[in-house]
Amino acid sequence: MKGLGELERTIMDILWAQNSPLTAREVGRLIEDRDLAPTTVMTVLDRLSRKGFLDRTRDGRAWRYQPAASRDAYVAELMLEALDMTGDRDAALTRFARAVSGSEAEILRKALTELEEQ
Amino acid sequence: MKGLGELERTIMDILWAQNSPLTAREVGRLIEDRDLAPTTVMTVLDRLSRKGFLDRTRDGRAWRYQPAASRDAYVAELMLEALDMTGDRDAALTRFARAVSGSEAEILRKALTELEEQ
DNA sequence: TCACCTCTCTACAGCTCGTAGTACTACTAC
DNA sequence: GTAGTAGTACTACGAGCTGTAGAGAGGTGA
Repeated sequence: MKGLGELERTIMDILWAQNSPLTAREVGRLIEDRDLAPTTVMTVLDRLSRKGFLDRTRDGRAWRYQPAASRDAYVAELMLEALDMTGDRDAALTRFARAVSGSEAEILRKALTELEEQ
Repeated sequence: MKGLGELERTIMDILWAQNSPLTAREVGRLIEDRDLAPTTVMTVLDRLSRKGFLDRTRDGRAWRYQPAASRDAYVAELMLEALDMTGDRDAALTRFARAVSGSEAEILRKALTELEEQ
């Protein structure tokens, strides 16, 4: 998996926040601060779908884009990828566990407990 | 934090595997498959220390390089950074917990238990 | 028919990374 | 003391990625 650029991530964030597929125009309208040319948005959407981050379906002449995976899945995959980098996964995991905040440790613990019960 | 290129990571791996600081020449000797010019290695070491991944100290006229942080710390930081990307950390953590293998879940559980006990 | 929307293709500049040459300085062995 | 070696700093260049957008073509509604 590759990382994303800033604009790419802005656009992914918009699409992740939505629960229905959007057209390039709609995405463009939701990017506020920047005044981007419509083709810019289209180009980035196109690149994102080429990279597999977005799926797109026809809607008349336009494409409608939606995330290929949830943000959580993406984040979890990034985390696993980072973990794959190390020779010593245990040490990295231990360190990670120590670094998350208390409430997050709680979440992890819960998820792990549920795992165990299955 | 930024990602690392391929050669950069190869070099970091070499230095992480070492327990004493190395000179550019020594690092170069440890990169086998590729036949790199000495200056190439020096350039990359220089860039890595600029980026904060390496510390360097003088040894005569040469520099000796060593990782600024352990690989585990680096990996854990990457994981936290990924986690920061999401709006819903809990969901991402839960998904992550479900994705790690059984033995790793065990490690995590243990680390979290130790945390709790402190 | 004209204005507009949307698409695809192409382009370009800035940055990062792999790769290395050049020019200079200091040590080492004859 | 001179030639080779090792090391540094500086500079460079091409490839690939990303942000940005224009040009051109083909529909579509007024």
